[in-house]
Amino acid sequence: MENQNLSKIFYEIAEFLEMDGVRFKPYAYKKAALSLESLKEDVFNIYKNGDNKALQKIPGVGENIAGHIEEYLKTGKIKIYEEYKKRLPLKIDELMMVEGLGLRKIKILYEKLGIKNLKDLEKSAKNHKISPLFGFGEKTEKNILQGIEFQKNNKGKMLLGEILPKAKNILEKLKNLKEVDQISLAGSLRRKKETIGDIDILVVSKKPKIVMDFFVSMPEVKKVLAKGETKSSIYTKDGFDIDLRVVSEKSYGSALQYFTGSKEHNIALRKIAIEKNLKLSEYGVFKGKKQIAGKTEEEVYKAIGLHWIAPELRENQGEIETVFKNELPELVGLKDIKGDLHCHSNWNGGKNSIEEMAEFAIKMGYEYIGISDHTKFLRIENGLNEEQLLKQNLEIKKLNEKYKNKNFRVLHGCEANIMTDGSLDIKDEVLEKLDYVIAGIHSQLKMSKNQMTERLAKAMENPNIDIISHPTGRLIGKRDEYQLDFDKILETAKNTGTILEINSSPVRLDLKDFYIRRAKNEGVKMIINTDSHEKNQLNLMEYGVSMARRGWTEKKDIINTLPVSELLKYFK
DNA sequence: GCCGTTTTCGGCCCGACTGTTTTCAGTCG
Repeated sequence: MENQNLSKIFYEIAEFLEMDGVRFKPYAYKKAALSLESLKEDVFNIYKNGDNKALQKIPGVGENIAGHIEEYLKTGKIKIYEEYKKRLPLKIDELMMVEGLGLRKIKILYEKLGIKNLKDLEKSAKNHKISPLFGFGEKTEKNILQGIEFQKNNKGKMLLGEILPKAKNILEKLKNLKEVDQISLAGSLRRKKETIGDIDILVVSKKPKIVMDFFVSMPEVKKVLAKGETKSSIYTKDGFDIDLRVVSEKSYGSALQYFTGSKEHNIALRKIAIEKNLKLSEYGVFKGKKQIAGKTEEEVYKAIGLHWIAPELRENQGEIETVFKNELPELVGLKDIKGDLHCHSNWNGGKNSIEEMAEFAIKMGYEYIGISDHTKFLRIENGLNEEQLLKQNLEIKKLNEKYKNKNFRVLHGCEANIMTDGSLDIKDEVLEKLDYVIAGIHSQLKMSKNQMTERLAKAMENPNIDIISHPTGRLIGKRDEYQLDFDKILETAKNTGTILEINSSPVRLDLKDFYIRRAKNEGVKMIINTDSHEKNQLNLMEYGVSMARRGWTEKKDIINTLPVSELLKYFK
């Protein structure tokens, strides 16, 4: 599928055009790139089954860009792109990571000093070659050096699960100020993206100066990046940025809407506003000069003719079209979750006993917990063999006697290993005795796409396997997903009634939002589990639920929203 | 370069802050 490659090329062409100071064209190329990125159909098929005209039916693709696509499909190259790369042979991504450097400045640095990458940039800045340039200065040069340093210490973005607890701490501190009337997280953190670049906080206050002064002098602050009456930014000792905005009460809703994003969602909303002869900004919805909405988000959406949209959906991936049709899903919530079926005990690599795990689950208000320890192939985790599993089964039966009158139940499963040929490392006659079986891939992760798809599909056809754990195997920022034909996996899951896991572990979040939405569309059932190796990790459930919400799922798509009797019906 | 529920031409989201200017461009979100 060439969609992603083409999308990347068009994004880059947009950047080149922006460097040249061309107006509006970059916007067109970016739109086409975005459109291709989320296009379900393969452009090659669209072209093969139609022609150039068929390509022009793709939103954002007109005569010219269709021509580029055609050229690419025929020759593997796009001429203007190749020319740009030759003329401006720069590591744009690398240079753009430096705060304060944009495309215009990057081009000037290349033309005047021949700077192509981060290394060149650092050298020039250290030798004070940058400050004499027109439009640059001492401060810019210093900021560039600091930006490079920041990049070195802080590669990439932070995990949602790492940053959300820290953000909540800061939020609490600000909340305690008597000058703060209202407060909320905003930005990608409020949309619960799997990785977060920085923290955005929005505040209502009649005394913004006091709030800003407090904010920039918190003990967490390492550097103040900007400070104004309405907007300040800090860099913390933990290595991330926090932006704080202060607005008045009458603009709180519109500001919250605006600062929550995403950028694409906001642009779409503003266009809708313009069509209705209104203006939408962070200060409100305006008819001429008169503000007609802004106090709450609901009011803002309503003013431009829409129902409120949950932050997790605001990615301009169809939510606006869907809200027009009044067909937005009623998203699953943390409160809907009745139990957690992927939990490890101290029988293998876990920290707590089965009883301790169960007690914690009861405190969380769950109706059941499933113990699913590793099996024997995973020696490093002390995986259980057949005999140990049967022994564990007896212990769980005994424990359930204790909970008989408590409306709580411990279910017995295991997390078996899918071997390279798709078989399991535990005999079927033992698996049959368990309440359910999770199976996952933990070895030989680099098989070819065909082999890996075959391996997983064969496992799903095993009548004892109910759930596939962490189906794509990625570790965010550390390890890519397995090579898989995901459409084939969905088809097999559907045909065999196999449930796909949404693993809540912050580094996994697997399935990810994009796949969750595809699974939902295909009618494949999912389960949100934590993969806890100690009792406190049961609290990670919120991250899995966030992914599920970003994947548009409702209660009915997620089987652990069901009471235990209903749940068991979904197992083979 | 794309697009049209007033348009096939004339628009293309909006505002704050910084650093460099001396009225503004670039960057960011």
